[in-house]
Amino acid sequence: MHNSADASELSPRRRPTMADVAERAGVSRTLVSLIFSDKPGASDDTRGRVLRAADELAYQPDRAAQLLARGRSRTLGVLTDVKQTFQAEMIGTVYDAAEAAGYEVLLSASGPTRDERKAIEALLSHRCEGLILFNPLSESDYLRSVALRAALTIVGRGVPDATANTVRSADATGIAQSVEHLVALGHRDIVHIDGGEHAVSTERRLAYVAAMRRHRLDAFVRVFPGAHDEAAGMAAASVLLGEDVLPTAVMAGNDRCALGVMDGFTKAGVSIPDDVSIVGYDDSPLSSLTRIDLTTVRQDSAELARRALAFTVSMLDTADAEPGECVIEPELVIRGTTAAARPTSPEAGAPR
Amino acid sequence: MHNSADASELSPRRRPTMADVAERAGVSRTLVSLIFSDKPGASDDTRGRVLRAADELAYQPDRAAQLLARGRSRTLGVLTDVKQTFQAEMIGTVYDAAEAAGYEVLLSASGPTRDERKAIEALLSHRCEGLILFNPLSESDYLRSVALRAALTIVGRGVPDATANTVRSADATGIAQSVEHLVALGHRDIVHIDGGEHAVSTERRLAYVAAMRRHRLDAFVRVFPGAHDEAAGMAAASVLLGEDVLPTAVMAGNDRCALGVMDGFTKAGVSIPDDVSIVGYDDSPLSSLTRIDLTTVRQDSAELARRALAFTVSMLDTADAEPGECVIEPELVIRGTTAAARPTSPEAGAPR
DNA sequence: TTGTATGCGTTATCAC
DNA sequence: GTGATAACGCATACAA
Repeated sequence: MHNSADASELSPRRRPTMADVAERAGVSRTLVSLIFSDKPGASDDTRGRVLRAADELAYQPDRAAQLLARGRSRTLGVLTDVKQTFQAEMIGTVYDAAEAAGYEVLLSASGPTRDERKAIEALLSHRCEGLILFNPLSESDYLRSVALRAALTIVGRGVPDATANTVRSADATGIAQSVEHLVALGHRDIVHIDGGEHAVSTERRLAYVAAMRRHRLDAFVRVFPGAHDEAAGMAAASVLLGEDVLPTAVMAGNDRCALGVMDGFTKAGVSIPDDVSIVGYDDSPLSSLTRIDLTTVRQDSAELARRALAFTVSMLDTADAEPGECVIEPELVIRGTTAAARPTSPEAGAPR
Repeated sequence: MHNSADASELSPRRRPTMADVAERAGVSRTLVSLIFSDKPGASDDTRGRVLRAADELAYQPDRAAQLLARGRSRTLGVLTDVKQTFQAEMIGTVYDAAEAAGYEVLLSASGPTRDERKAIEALLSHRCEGLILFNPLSESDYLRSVALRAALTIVGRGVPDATANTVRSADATGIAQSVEHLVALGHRDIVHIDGGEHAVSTERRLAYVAAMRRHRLDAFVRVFPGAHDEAAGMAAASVLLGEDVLPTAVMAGNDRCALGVMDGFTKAGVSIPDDVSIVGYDDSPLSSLTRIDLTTVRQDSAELARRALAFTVSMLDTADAEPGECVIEPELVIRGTTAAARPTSPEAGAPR
């Protein structure tokens, strides 16, 4: 602990309270309260006096006290990995939609160094009534317990048996389209780089395997461990480069990973798409740049965000709170990193 | 407003309180409070009972009530534009450092659609004792008033006459290095694309003008309106492409803008760096990718974040709170988008 | 239109 | 060790 004198020493500038405002305006506390919550019961005259007094004191209602006194907080918590640009895009939409619905938004960041659970508990401790979690990787058990404490919406995965809303993009469709596209171009030796422990990764991985099977390419199925960042892609590329024969196509867990793969290959003199085709996932803003020109799967981030917010709010605002589920169809965006498979000799193309 | 029946209807699962825990454990509220704040004065036996009871009820201390009852909140607010990846990187560092210092962090996002002032007030209303603002674009007057209400640290710009800490990178040095580098490569017709209304942009713009003057290139000084995103870069590129003669080099306001410029040029068949050299700012993760390979200025984001947090905390924790200032020297990273200036005929190279 | 009493969940200052 | 009791700043039902 710190020296207890702190409080007084450091805050000679104590926050002004409603009482201060009331005194300065020569009215009662109640009046100030009424006026600040825009309720009838105060004359325009006093209303003006009070607001002026508040302004002069730089008075600001204290959320903590409001929260305590009111039943509801009308606050929504959002868990996000700030470093994932795909999520960052959704945040803006969430803010706008929340404001329209009359809710405040609190952000909490998860990340490699920060415990996700702590981030969620922090949100809860601030009395968030609703929670929107982007790609949470906590175990389902825990998420179920969270669902008991707040209106929960999970973006990017489902949680069995939880009273939670689910919003996600149909990863299986996106992956299937990618495989389809590659197969149509003559590819058979198609490698998938996994996205790590996130639930979306699992889904994409399984979808990849299933799609390969459908095309009778069981023998070529190959999943590489990875993550959703450039470094993982580069690592995977360097391993692949060390092997006898390169695959003809690589499907990365997301765009950032794909960029890493491209980088590793390009550095090694492997030409894309002549030697190897690459497919990403997310259609991040960079994918469309000419220098990148990445074939990838587009998810409608704004729509995902809007639906997530709508679910959360409706669960809070309407009595019959049925948890909703929403799956948005993604779309393959074909660009310059995919082309016809390079010719491979029969044995070279064989699985290892 | 909503139907007032909500509160009871929607929260049959009322949050458990300390009283609930106390009752369940058969002790008084005070005891529970003591135990939860890790203070002496409870036997190990009762401590265990209480903790178990709390666990069974999924009890969680209510921050709002804590905040109200305690003098201090030990909470820091961070204002950030989530879409700027450069800032996103710093967030992680801030969280870690804050935790080490015993502070909680609240995030609030500003952005094109969201009012920065609202975001700051939201932080304040949650009783944040310290505020770290990344590249705020509010007027100085307002920021000065904020400095009166919380320990303020501003990253990216200075605020005259404010009791605020300032942490920034020496943009003038970075820009000067860029100009130096280009001039050494024989460039004279160097255009700068402005970053918009942010303070950093102004600083970079002025630094560009000053550096050009130092090299007696006053006649070539040319500032393009722009912003810190790809679209602005592309727009600038298309305008430049419409003119008679292209400049030999473009210095973008930041990396994202530089990417846009590159994209516009590449699409039009202009070769980089043979026809035009490009320099960015920030050294974002993508700049180092082979396909981009952007010459840019690196800022030590982690260090910036650490200093910002240290300043804020020390202002809060120590009595003699002298606002600090810290300027970190950036470093030009030379990559593949800059090369010797293409030969220009005397009149072609002349300013417009 | 205005003022008064009470409670929200916690901490802190006292007595027991 | 343990247990009452008064704040903290605000909202709200109620009385004036």
